[in-house]
Amino acid sequence: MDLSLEADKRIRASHRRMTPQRRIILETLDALDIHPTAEELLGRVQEVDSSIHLSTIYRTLRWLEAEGLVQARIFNDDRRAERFDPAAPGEHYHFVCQECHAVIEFNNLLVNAIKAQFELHTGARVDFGSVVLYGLCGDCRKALLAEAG
Amino acid sequence: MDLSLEADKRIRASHRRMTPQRRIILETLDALDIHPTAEELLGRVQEVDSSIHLSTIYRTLRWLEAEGLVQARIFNDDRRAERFDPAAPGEHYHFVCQECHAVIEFNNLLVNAIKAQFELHTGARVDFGSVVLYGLCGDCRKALLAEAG
DNA sequence: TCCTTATTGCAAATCATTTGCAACTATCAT
DNA sequence: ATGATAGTTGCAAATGATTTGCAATAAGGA
Repeated sequence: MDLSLEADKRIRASHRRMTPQRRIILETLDALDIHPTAEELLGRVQEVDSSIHLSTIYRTLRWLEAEGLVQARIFNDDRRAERFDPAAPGEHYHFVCQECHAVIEFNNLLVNAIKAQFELHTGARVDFGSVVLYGLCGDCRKALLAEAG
Repeated sequence: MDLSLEADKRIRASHRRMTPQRRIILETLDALDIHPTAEELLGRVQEVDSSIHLSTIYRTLRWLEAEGLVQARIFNDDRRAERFDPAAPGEHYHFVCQECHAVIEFNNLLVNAIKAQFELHTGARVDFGSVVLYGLCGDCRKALLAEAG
C-alpha cells in the first residue's frame, strides 16, 4: 500500500496516467515481500490480469527506478537477471541464501566506517555502497543440519 | 606472468592443451591492471592476434573462473556486462568510479565484523561477502574540482 | 463527449553470453 | 618423425534478459 500510494502521488504530479495495468503491478509489488525478477513479477501480476505484457512490467519498473522507488540489482549468484527491490529509501544491504535464494535485508553502521576509511586512504569520494553477503540462511542451515543427522 | 604460470601448471595437470590463443589471452590478462569485460579483453587480445574469436575469450575466462583464477562480477553501475577480475585468491572488495569506470580493489577487516554480526542476529551462515563502493575516484574528484574552479 | 497524448501489447531489435559443429591441431604413443 | 585421439577453435546460430518501434487503445482534462 506504500509504493502504490507514493507512485500514485507522483503520477498525478507529473503528466502521467494511472492505468489498470500499472495499478495491478504496483499493488502486486506492494504485497510482495521478496525481490522479484521481472519475470517473477509478471507471473504474479498475470494471476490478476493475464493480458499484461512483460514489456509493461519493465516499463513500470524502470519508471519506479527513475523515481527512486525501487532499486534494480544483479546479485552475483542467481543468474544474470535483475531483481527489483521495492526498497524503503535509504541504503541497506542484502544477504542472499545460496540454497533457497531468499534475499534478506539488513543494516550495519560499520559500512560507514568502511566508506570513510576508503575515502581517507584514496582521496576518492564514496557516494554509496553495496554489501551483499552470500551463504545459507538460518532455515536452510537448520534443514541441512537435520538432514546430515 | 602469474596467472599464465599458474594456468599453465593446471593445464598440464589436467588433460587440457596449451594453445597459442590461450597463451595470448593469459598473457594479456596478466599484463592488464583493470577488470575487463569480455569485449574489452577481446580488443586487447586482437592487437596480438586479430583472428581470435570472442567465444574463445569466453571459454578461456570460464575455465579460469572454474579454476578459481578469475572472478566474474557484475557491478551495478556500468551496464550489465560481466567484468573479469584476475584476482589474487582471497576475498577483497571493490570501488567503482562512476566517472571513469576505474575499478579499485581494497580490503577492510570490518567486513568480517559485519558478517559475524549478521550470523549472530539471524542464525545464517555467511560464506563470503561482496562489498562495492561507488563514487568518484581521487583523480576524477580532483578533475571535477579543477573544472568547477 | 471529444481531443490530445500517454500507454499498451506485440513483434522485432539489441546486448551479453552460450552452444553445436565441422575443421583444426596439441599432445602422446609409436 | 608420424599418426591417432581427443581437446580446441572459429563461426553461425541459439539463448536469455531487456529494450524499442509502432499502430491501436484509452486516460484525463477541456
